[in-house]
Amino acid sequence: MAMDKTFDAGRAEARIYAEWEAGGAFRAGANASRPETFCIMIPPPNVTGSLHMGHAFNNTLQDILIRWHRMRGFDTLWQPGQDHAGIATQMVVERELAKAGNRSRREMGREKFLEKVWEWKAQSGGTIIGQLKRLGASCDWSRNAFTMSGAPGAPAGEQGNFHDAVIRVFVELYNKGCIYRGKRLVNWDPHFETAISDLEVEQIEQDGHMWRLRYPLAEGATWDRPVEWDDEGNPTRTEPCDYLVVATTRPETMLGDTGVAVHPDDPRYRHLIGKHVVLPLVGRRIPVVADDYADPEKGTGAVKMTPAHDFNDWKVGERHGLRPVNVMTTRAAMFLKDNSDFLADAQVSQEALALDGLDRYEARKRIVELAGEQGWLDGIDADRHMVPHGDRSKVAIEPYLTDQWFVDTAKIVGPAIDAVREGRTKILPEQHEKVYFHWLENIEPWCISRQLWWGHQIPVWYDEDGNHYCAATEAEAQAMAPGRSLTRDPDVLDTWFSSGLWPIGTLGWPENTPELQKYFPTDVLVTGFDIIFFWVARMMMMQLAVVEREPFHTVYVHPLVRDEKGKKMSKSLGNVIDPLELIDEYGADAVRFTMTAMAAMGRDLKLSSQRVAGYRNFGTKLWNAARFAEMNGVWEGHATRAAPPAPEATVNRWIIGETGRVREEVDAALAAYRFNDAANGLYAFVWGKVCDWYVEFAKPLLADPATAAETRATMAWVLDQCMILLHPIMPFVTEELWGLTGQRAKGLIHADWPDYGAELADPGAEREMRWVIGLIEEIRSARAQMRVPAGLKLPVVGVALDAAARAAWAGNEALILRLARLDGMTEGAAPKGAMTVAVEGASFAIPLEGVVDLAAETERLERSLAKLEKDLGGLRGRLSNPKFVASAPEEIVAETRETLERGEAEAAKLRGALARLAAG
RNA sequence: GGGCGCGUAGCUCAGUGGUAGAGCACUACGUUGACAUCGUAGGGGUCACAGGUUCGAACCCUGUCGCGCCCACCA
Repeated sequence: MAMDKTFDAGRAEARIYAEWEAGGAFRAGANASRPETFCIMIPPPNVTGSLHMGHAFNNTLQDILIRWHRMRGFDTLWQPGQDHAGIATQMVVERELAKAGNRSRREMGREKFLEKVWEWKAQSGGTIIGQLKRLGASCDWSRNAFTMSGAPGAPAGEQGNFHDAVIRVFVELYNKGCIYRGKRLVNWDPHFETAISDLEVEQIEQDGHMWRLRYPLAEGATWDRPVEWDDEGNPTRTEPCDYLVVATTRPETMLGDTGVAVHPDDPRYRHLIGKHVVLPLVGRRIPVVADDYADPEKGTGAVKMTPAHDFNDWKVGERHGLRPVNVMTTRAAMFLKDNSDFLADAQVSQEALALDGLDRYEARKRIVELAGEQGWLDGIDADRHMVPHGDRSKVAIEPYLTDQWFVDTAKIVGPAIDAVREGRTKILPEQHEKVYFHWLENIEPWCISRQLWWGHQIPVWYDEDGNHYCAATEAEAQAMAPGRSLTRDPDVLDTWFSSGLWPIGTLGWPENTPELQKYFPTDVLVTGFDIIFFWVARMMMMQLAVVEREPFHTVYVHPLVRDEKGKKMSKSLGNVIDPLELIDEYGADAVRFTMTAMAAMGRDLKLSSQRVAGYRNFGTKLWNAARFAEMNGVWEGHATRAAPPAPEATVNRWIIGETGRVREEVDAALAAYRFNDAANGLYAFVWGKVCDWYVEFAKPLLADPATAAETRATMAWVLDQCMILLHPIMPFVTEELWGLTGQRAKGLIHADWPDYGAELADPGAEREMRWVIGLIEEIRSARAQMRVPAGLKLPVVGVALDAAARAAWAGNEALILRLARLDGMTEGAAPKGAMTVAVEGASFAIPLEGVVDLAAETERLERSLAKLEKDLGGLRGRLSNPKFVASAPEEIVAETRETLERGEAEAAKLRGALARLAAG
């Protein structure tokens, strides 16, 4: 076996992954004999989705937790799957169909269209699975779930029956009175022609206009309208006015106005309360009502009320008995001709208005035109304001009055709040708990019906009289309504209603499956903050409502991956970094390690490819350490061993202790979800300790027959530990090395996670190594400062060594000579023209006369001395402060004292060296 | 309007009371048999600003400035 110079990630990753899969490494139950279980539910990506950075990050963290627990012997399940993503998928498939020149969804009909969606799913729904595999995600793919599995029309091969669980929950919640049907104002998406929930609305700031309209006062009423103002905007002159002025950004809604609101204390209008205005065009007499909602500061202080097309107006309307009058159809066009609500009041002929059937924006123009012509347009102001948009369709949504199904969230929210408040479920970082509480404590009813086709059809049937029957099947519904002719509600459920059941649904509920018993409640949910409301809160509410248990004990909310400049990655900005391209270029391990190292809790991470390159080099570094070992016969006859060897050489004892330390560090970091600490700790250990020092120290030891064998054993063990500890973060390169470097009973993915710790530390060895490393660093530093040619070996004179220093030197002479590039030591007085370096309990003089520029060195020493003196001054000041000595913890005081003593000794040596240099 | 977070080296960021850290970038030297995807050494920071608490503050409190995000807001 001869190892290649580097790890060829591009070639090896697919092979390694295939081996894991073929060996059933990801299967739940692989550790079935163990009592502890560990389960993570993947946040199911949209079946339309492809892997973006957010997924890559999110799934890397999950995979780390999963691999870590698997190696620790937990019976581990990482449940994968995809979400059917109602609107998103319907949109994608419609677009695809249009591209292929097919008939539209409507022409095609529901059944045929759904067939097409399933076809599409079969064809390209697995894309993201392949991409997750490239990342190294060790999900149990044999259990892959889908939120629409088992739905009518699902192809035979589709495993699972998520549909039944969803329907069953709907029926249960309905029967408990937690789901109801109601005619309410909803966010209507005119593009998809469906209701959407509050959460699916996003506010976008847009330039627009504010139109001021005049509504004539009835009963001969007037008010004093200001016509002149002073510099501060206070009115200086008023004139009696026989109309009210209302301002609106949507003038077309005026046809549905059924009131005008003013503030009860507004002196301008107080006398008008209870009087009426006559709505232009329609002639409807509508009341002036007093309501705190009307803000005297805004607009004209009088605000038109359109309860059927505005959420605030709806509330005001309820308080004052203002009737909602719908003036738009589902397509957001005017419909007046057949609108009985509207016709009841209309006193103008529809033809004269010429509004019927107009799109809302056309209608807006027409209304403004009419207002101008008829003299009730008071003015137009430019206005920039927020306009609600459908988050998928990107069109302005229209509040619209329809019959919809709602979850009465107020009834099921309590346990979800309590679970977090009482710590049964923890949200990390904690700051997110506040947001969670705030949302849940102010929760609104959840509109769950969607006028779409792709989704779980609502299990409700209507009879001829409009009575409804909720049941799991049509037969059951029919049994509830004997002899009546039933039609099923055509609407489907909000996608999030089904994904809200992801934890129990994927585990086979309502059957009490072994998986459900074993893995539920699951352990940790790893997710981004953007779906805390959409998904996390709903899972909490729904699991608690249905099975009365929290779905997970921890929610780890990870930060957002942004681009190098800190901008959110988005297609429209064109700043999207494709994780697959990064994987192609640097390998999955490098991408994973980068994200892990940057995953500090609660802070967004800015990703740059340069950083990824750096961590790719880290993998190479480990690879080369193993390669060095191979060249030195370290792996010959090596077999996995759990316990560390018991070597005699200081260096070997030292590195074993360091390994124990890093293992504890990694475990503590992962247990606290401090992924970055785990990654950075390992990086510092592998590169900074093992490669920089241990491998270098090992070179002379391997050459010496007295220490070669134990050094080979130690190095093999230490490198094994590096592979094991790094495996959760860098699974591919470590697995490859594992296979190349010894007799292995099982793959690294199954290797036993170590449980040694600080007890491996050997204080004597550590002290000695600290001394040796300190000395070498001092000498190197001095050599570099003095520009001693790197190839030139120098002698060194030990000056006044104490016994410990002499012993440390004697025990490590070969190491020191080699790494400090010295050619031998004598003891005695420092010669003239020598530079002195100080380490604990010893000082060494390096004769430099004739070798280098002594004047420059003098300068350096003086600088060091000055800096040292400054630091020492601070320390002396602190120690001479009685309050510090009295109130600081003892160990801090002791530490300060030691630091001062060491510093003073060093300063003395520097002074000595300076004196000698001056003499020379 | 309400809430949350951030401001530390040129850049990206760690660091939750005890003399400021990493990676990258930069400078100098170096191909010494694991690694140039490398090694050694070095320069570089009044921790946004102002107050306060404390023996001691990057860290805790108050305020100011700057940046980001979430929620609400279609008069």
